[in-house]
Amino acid sequence: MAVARRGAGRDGRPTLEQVAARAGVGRGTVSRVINGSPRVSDRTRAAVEQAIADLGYVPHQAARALAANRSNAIALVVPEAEGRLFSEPFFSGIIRGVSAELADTDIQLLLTLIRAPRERARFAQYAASDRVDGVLLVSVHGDDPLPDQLAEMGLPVVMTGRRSENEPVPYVDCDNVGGAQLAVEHLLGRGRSTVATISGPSDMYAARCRLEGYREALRAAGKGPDDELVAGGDFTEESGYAAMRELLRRRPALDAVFCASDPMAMGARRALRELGRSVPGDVALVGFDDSALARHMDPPLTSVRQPTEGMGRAMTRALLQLINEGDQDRPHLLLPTELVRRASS
Amino acid sequence: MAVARRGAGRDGRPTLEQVAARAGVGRGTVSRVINGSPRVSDRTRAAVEQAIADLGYVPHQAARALAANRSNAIALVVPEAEGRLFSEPFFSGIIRGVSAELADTDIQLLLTLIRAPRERARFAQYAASDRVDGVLLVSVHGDDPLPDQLAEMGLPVVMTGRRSENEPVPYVDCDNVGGAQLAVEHLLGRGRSTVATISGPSDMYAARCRLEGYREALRAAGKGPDDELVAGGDFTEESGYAAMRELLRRRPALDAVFCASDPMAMGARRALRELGRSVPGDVALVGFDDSALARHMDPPLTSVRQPTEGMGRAMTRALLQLINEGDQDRPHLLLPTELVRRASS
DNA sequence: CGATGGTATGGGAGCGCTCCCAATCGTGAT
DNA sequence: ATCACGATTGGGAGCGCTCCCATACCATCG
Repeated sequence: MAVARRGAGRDGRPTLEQVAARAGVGRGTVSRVINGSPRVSDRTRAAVEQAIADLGYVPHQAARALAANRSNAIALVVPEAEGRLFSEPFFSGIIRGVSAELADTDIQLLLTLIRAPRERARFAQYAASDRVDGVLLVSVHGDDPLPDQLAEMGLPVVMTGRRSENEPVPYVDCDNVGGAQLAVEHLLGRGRSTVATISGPSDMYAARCRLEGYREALRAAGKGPDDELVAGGDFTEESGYAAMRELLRRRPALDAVFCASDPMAMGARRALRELGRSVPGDVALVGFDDSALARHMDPPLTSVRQPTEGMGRAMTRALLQLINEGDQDRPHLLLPTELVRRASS
Repeated sequence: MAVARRGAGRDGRPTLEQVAARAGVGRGTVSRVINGSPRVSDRTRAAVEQAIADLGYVPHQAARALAANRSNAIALVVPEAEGRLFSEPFFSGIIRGVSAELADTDIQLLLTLIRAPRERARFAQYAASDRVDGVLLVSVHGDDPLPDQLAEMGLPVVMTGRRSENEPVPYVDCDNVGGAQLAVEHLLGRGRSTVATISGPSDMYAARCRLEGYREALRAAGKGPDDELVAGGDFTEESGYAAMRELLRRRPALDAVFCASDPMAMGARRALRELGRSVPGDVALVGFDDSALARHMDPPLTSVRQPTEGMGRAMTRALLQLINEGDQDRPHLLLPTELVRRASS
């Protein structure tokens, strides 16, 4: 190394060594200050901090990562199928939450969209090779093996949502059962007597939970189960439309419908309008997710809101804890949902 | 170093050195193979590739970054104010485009939401300190100094949208002028004679472009400028509502409105309904952005679509080129917009 | 047949940082 | 005054990789 450049970073930025020289201490001491070690005297710490400020020193990430064997980065993995759903407030909220929680750490957020299945394998290998300290998994499907793969590789993982009743992998979920109950109780509270539901695909745990919440609320109100009031959908608008027509065929007198997703509520409304039913006059409607759609429907749709930003924050906190303290206890968090009341009910 | 661990990574993963040993070559040769150098004989290359496959070797990012002085990562920076707009298809598209373009490189995507102004400064310093090879900037405001700061630091930067007519920083934008023209031509083509517009905030370049496109289309159709047909909004629904009322007050006989944003079109439609005008019977409506809103409006809204995914790809390609080839030529790309026809016009 | 010029290849020297051990310096106890 | 011991501190040894120089080899040329 040329003597002239001694201690200077390749692109002119100061290095730890330069800071040490300026503060009149050794490299180790500067490193201790940077990493907040208590084993530094106040005098020395102040001198080092001054030198850091003077030089505008910023630690070199890659060097730290290499030496300390941790990357200071976590990945947020989103299946591409859901990439489109990015437009939903769900992802927006999650990302904001994650980002907020990361804001005063020096941890980076890596965003990874996974498209083809083969990219999953690639990602697993990739993630495990020292590139990230942990992984946040969004909207995992019931049969997705990725969470387990990563967990087996010893990589800390937290997901949003569960794949089933007893999910082994740490997760943060919203209280789908409670949310559905909230919706149905609200409908009953408004004097509706015949509350139907359009449920989501039964291979999705969240959909099953919402249906369970619906049933539970009716049971609590002393109403027996009535399968004629349950129509299955797949969360899409089209399925909501079809389900609504089916429900009206079966029970023309129903006066309220809890839809397990906003798009299905949208479809239901279309069907209701076509069949001459007014909302909320004849039939009250409640959706789930409180998407942009809900706010702009006519009439605006009452909907169950998930605390998406809070979920993002919670996931991140949980992941950081797993990273720092190992997985003695695998967090399973359930965050409360909230009913946003609008004109449709 | 303990002899037993010679050549093995700290967490048991194979290192370049192990691969070299297995393939019976030197470190340099393996490195050359990995980096696609042509200076390797076919025989040797095959042997090395075999060893890599056998061992499941994956290069250690941090080590590469440190040694090669580049991070193999780019940052996508989103001002938090727009964080909420994440829910719009715009970001969704951009992210998908960026991600797609990055898919077969080994470059990471770092997502950074910037909230407070002080975070901007922090990010600038941060970005410049060897952590990212380049920056993608989304929806920059007219007076935002960040792009220039980064550019001055010698960091490759590409943004979406321009801040003004002659933007010095490389950018990818959609053809706002052309999109507006498309919309107005469409309206005229449908036999509308009195086409008004609700424009966006005049301190946003994109808004000015859309207004210019509107004027240009009318001029091309032989219609003189008529300021009474132009009402100002700020892209929000409320402003669209107010502007629509104002327009109807001025020119009760207008039969078409080009709105510079979908939410404004939403507001306009509300005003029209309140005043007893039907859409598209009495007044045809066209929006801009083709958001989820547009698809679900009643009637569904004709809207100008930006090629968001294409913009994401283009930005990424441009940035990678800047990174690899320096900024001899600063790319200024304009991508075409498209009119999505629906029932509102 | 030695000189010349490529082409492949090996491996030393770092990149900037963390870890950790050894050295130094008090300070209170003996 | 001597000794033990904890608190600070300095700096060697790497982390896994890329760069680049030196070496080895081979074919061509005068």
